[in-house]
Amino acid sequence: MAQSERGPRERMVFSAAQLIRREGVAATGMREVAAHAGAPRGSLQHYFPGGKEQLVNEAVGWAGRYAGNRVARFLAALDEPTPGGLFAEMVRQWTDEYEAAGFAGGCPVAAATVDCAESTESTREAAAAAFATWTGPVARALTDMGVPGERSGPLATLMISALEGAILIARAERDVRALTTVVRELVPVLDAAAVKAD
Amino acid sequence: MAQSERGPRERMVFSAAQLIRREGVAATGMREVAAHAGAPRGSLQHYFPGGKEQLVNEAVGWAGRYAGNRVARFLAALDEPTPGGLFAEMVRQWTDEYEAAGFAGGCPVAAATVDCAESTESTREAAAAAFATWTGPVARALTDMGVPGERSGPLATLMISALEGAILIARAERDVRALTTVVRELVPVLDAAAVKAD
DNA sequence: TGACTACTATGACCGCTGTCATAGTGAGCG
DNA sequence: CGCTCACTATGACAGCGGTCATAGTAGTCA
Repeated sequence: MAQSERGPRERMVFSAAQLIRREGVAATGMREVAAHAGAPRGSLQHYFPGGKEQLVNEAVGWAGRYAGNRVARFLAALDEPTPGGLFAEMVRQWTDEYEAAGFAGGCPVAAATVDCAESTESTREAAAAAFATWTGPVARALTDMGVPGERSGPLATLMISALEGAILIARAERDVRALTTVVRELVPVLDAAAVKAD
Repeated sequence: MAQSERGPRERMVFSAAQLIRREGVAATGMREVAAHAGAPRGSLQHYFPGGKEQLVNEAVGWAGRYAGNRVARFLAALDEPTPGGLFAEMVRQWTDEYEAAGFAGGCPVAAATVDCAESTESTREAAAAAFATWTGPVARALTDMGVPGERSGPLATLMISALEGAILIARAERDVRALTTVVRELVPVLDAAAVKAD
């Protein structure tokens, strides 16, 4: 996850996502990103001539791709894949992090949405795209598990909505309670949506 | 909702919440709050000697109380109150606003959580308290509608999580789709949790 | 009248931020 | 050697942010 042997450009995007996760977009400085990435300050204007806006947008895109790619890995971890099982894995990534490392970070896409949706159109679009590249794999996985095609998309949206909201509440409360709650309540609902093919 | 005949102090708290909703905490300036409230700049240090931190915390508290109080009003608007009906009303407040006035604003409590959870402990606590004063009335309403006591709290958390997440997605996409989706998917689930007392 | 209090009015300060300008390094290569 | 190109290094700048200091006004109470 924290591969430090990437190019400096990639490291800066990654660091930006990390810092945005913790402090939000506005409170994350360019110099701070460079320092966190162990990259020279001069590289910022070289790799990101579009300035902070470009860097933030790429960080958001990175986060969306990361979340989308995780879906396949979650599925692989389940010996009997079900919609509820997938959701539980998605949430577990967060409970694990919070219990192991504290409640420092939230979802960078959420942070970008809150801070930039109204002020920076391109970042808003990047956030929407990130949600899409996250929802897509989830919906496809649901279909593969036997969820009727027309319900996969809506259920994927429900899963991600509940997860994002629970992340917010968990960070505010410094307690994973909200995360475990949405899992407990939603898992049976999700599993019931899969066509019984036993 | 936008009573301009309050004291200047109250107007500033209200304005702070409005601006935080749109731009986030970090991007909201003190001078901007005063201007938006039509209040003199000098009043800031008089009414809020604790500075921005105090103002933000009060705005978050105000938002929590506002959300909590709305619950009773939503219930009154339903001639046959059901859990799903309450949730639909809660979400409808947002779809109505977005369709009428655009996607400018999100939830101020979410914004405070994203921007301050890690940096400003007191604001994090204020956000947690706001979520609590919102969840409380919802859970009580569920119990009154026949939801078993031990499930009211979890279901209230689920409702608010899904709503908060859907608000994020809706703002990013500039589309109420996510909001209408969570309503459609969750209403039957919520109604099924109420004990049939016909 | 004379405090005393509540509130308003400004101007200044300092720190920080994103961005730009300019110059420097150093490898690759002909 | 000299040229090019990718990258690095700094310093400056202009703007804005929250906060403080100081002074002013207005109403009230004794």
